[in-house]
Amino acid sequence: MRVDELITLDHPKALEVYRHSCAHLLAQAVQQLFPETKLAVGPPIENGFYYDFLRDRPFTEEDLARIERRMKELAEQDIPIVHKWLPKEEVLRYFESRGEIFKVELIHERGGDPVSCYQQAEFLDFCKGPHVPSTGYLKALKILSTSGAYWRGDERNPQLQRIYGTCFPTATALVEYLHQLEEARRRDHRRLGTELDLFSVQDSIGPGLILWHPKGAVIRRQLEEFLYEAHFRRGYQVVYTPHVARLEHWRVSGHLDFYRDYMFPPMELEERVPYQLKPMNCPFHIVIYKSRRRSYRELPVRLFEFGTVYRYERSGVLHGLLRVRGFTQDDSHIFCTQDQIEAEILGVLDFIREVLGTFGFHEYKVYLSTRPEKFVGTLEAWEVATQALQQALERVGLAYAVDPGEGVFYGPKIDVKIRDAIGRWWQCSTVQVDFNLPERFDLTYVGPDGHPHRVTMIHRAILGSMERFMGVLIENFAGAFPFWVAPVQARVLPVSDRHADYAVRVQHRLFQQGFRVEADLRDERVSAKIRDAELEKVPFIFIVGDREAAQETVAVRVRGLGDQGPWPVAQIEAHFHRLRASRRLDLWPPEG
RNA sequence: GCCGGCGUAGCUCAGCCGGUAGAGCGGCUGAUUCGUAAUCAGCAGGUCGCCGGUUCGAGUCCGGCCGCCGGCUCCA
Repeated sequence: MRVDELITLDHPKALEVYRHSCAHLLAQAVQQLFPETKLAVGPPIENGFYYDFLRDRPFTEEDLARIERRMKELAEQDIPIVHKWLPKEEVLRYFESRGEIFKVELIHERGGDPVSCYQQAEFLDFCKGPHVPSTGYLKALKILSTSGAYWRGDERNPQLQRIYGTCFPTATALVEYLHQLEEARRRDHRRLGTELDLFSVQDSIGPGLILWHPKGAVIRRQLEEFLYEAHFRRGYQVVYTPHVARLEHWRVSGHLDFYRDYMFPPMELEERVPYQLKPMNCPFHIVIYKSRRRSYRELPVRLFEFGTVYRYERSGVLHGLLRVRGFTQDDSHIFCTQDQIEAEILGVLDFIREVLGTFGFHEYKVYLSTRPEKFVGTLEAWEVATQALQQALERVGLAYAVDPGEGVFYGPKIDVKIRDAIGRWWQCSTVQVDFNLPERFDLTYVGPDGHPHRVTMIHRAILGSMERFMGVLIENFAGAFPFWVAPVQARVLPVSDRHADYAVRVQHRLFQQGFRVEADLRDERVSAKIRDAELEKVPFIFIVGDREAAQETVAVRVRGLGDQGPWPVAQIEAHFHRLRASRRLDLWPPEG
């Protein structure tokens, strides 16, 4: 965007400009109402904007209400927003005289001479723009929340008061956005977790530690069975490993030096040899690989485990299932030769596509994370490993962005984010190439020449963490799970007591074939039972009365579709078998 | 960890300026035997997150701790 470019409302960047101007409006209002406040920065963000302020007291609810009112008044006054090129000296003197230390710092750092500034009435800000021509353009705006934020995002710097807001060109667009927020709240996995009785987190157990209730455990088991089966088909071997290992092992792996901040403290046993709860599974798979000599003929060796790890996460970052302290990874380590790396990465990328596609996730964002500041190994090894990942991505034609310095300490990685039903992105899969742990643990295979060669490791997880993925699933489906994962797949509702026997017969018939079917024999009206089953998002409701009992049918009610009329139990049974086997996401109709 | 808000029955929440706790849902019991989103009635259920302080008296005020929520920073 050039400053002098004409930007109309249909321009892709229009909303950004609009919100940026709204951030200025916020700052103007704040400085009018609270003149002692100093300005930091105020950019547009994905769904709105924020502005950071330095102030000794935080903003209260009433403050925010006043600020919003003032913003609307200023918008109504339709104050022209004027772009100015001012001499650097003059601008610096201006901000210095006002004690605007952050502005002065910013101008020194990135201001040219003359300096680009924007002015609306008495309010002047250092800014490259562009902006809307006047405050009157800013129609539908709303202050949303406040928070603390560090100057330049560094927690060693002073903490500022951030005010978040959003704005749209029309009131309807704003209302629509607020509805979206409402929709996200409705799908919140923490809320649904309680409502559907899937899991809990309890004070007595500890923050970030998940208890899976029976219904949540059913879902998890379906995922596990699916993944075990899929791994088996792709030549992986399942292993199980302990949750703790001698601390010394973590010293060799480098975790003690490079990952200590994320580990639970070591524990000392009677013989005074310290043990460490595991933050990762790789050091265990490594020793399984190393337990005997390996020939090049058996590579690649692909070890897979639902490995539960524990990481110390700072209390403020915990969030339901999405950020926890104990979680289970669908973790695998592939041990292969250098020549096999590319094929293995391609295989993993294909595997990711298959697994995530099964849940209906087809849109991805891919990131290549490169060497971080603290790392083990040589620069050459990092270079080769990064190349390998990059080549694989280019080979399959996946668009990706580079995330500099975001790799793990032992290697670079590919991260995959998926888009959910309401457009949010979640990090799940990860693929990492590692030349370093094989070195540290002296992992070799015997080549055709009869000599030992260094093996290469690929770390990968597809769902990432069972906890996080299930949180994403809950939100994605809003608790209305596909047939194959639904905790209760069908519920049979007798119309009155005398149909209870038939209801139980239907239930048993399906239950015997491994379907999760319940009969609701409570002394309630049918409509009450329907309501309860609907609220629990049970995919199929079968209502049985005199007509159904006489004809060996059930009156089918499908989640989201309503009454589908009578169907022979035999046909329902066949439909269920097909639904389960195909892991189809829709429920109806039975054909295809 | 940091900033702000919050913590009352299983869940959602009410409780004014301090006077000793309430609703709806859920649970239990009884009546009702009912055809596509809530049948009626009765009953039970709370050391008001924990510890300390102020006060004649604390769910209410103050302090500390624990936890949760929105962010910051960070991540599977």
